[in-house]
Amino acid sequence: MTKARQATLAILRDAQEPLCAAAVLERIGVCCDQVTVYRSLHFLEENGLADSFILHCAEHGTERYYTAVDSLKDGYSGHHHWFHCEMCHRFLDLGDCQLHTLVAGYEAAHQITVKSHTLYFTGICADCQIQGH
Amino acid sequence: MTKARQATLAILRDAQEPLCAAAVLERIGVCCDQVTVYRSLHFLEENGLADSFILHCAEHGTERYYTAVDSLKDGYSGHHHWFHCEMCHRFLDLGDCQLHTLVAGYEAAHQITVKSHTLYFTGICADCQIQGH
DNA sequence: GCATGAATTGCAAATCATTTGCATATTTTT
DNA sequence: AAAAATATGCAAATGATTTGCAATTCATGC
Ligand SMILES: [Mn+2]
Ligand SMILES: [Mn+2]
Ligand SMILES: [Zn+2]
Ligand SMILES: [Zn+2]
Repeated sequence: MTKARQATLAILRDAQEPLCAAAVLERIGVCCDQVTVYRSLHFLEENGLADSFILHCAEHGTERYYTAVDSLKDGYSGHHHWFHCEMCHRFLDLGDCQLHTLVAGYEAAHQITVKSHTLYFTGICADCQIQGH
Repeated sequence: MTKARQATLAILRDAQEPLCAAAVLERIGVCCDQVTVYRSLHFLEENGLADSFILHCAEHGTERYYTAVDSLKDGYSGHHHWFHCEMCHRFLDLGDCQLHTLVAGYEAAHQITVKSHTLYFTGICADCQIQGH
């Protein structure tokens, strides 16, 4: 793990929400170049240290968001799913993946091997609901 | 519904799998311009006639894939989820959305309103599994 | 049918997140 | 330390998608 990769991973771990490359860049300062951040994010994901999903929202366009993968504990997959508020654009952590049974069912029913899945939710968060608008 | 929009919707309905804009263009012929296809796809999605998700695969890069939404029947959400084979790049229809209970749980637990979700799976399909490689 | 304002389309050009080429710098191996 | 392998920085390219704008088509009332 080079300095750039460690710094990138640390930023993902500290963040309370998925970050796009631009957000990582904001936080990484002069440590390294933009391209290195992209390459570090790839590296982290390829090595199982980060997860990503691509989300399109009207305000921010299409961007890939990264999270650090939790260290694996009993019964936990290590990867979370997220809710994105269309109003305040914050992410809410919905906790560890709950799709194990569903995935197993699909694998059995279709004789496929599911290696990964992407799941996220969008809507209105509790705060924005109260504020009405 | 203009001619271009109808043609676009017909193509999505005929397809046995999610199509990216480029795939729709291939099939739509001289009927209309590329930009009109993009705009038609937006229109269809905004009006609840199509669904989309963004998928990144090494071979084809990042693209948005569209499907026609089923007409709603009892107990069916109208939108399906899909499995994408990393090897042959085909999509497999996993059927109607099974996340209702999960979504309701999240809404109750976090006082959020979930308006939509994105879910798809990737891995190796039955055919590619047999062929080994 | 025809006038009129609204919505849609085509074409060219712009956007913008992400990727790539390549020379330099850093790390690892022998 | 030299050689080989890997990572980085910078500039330029990529490519799906979007936008501006003028021309066309559509809708609606007369
Ligand atoms: Mn957003
Ligand atoms: Mn593919
Ligand atoms: Zn919110
Ligand atoms: Zn396959």
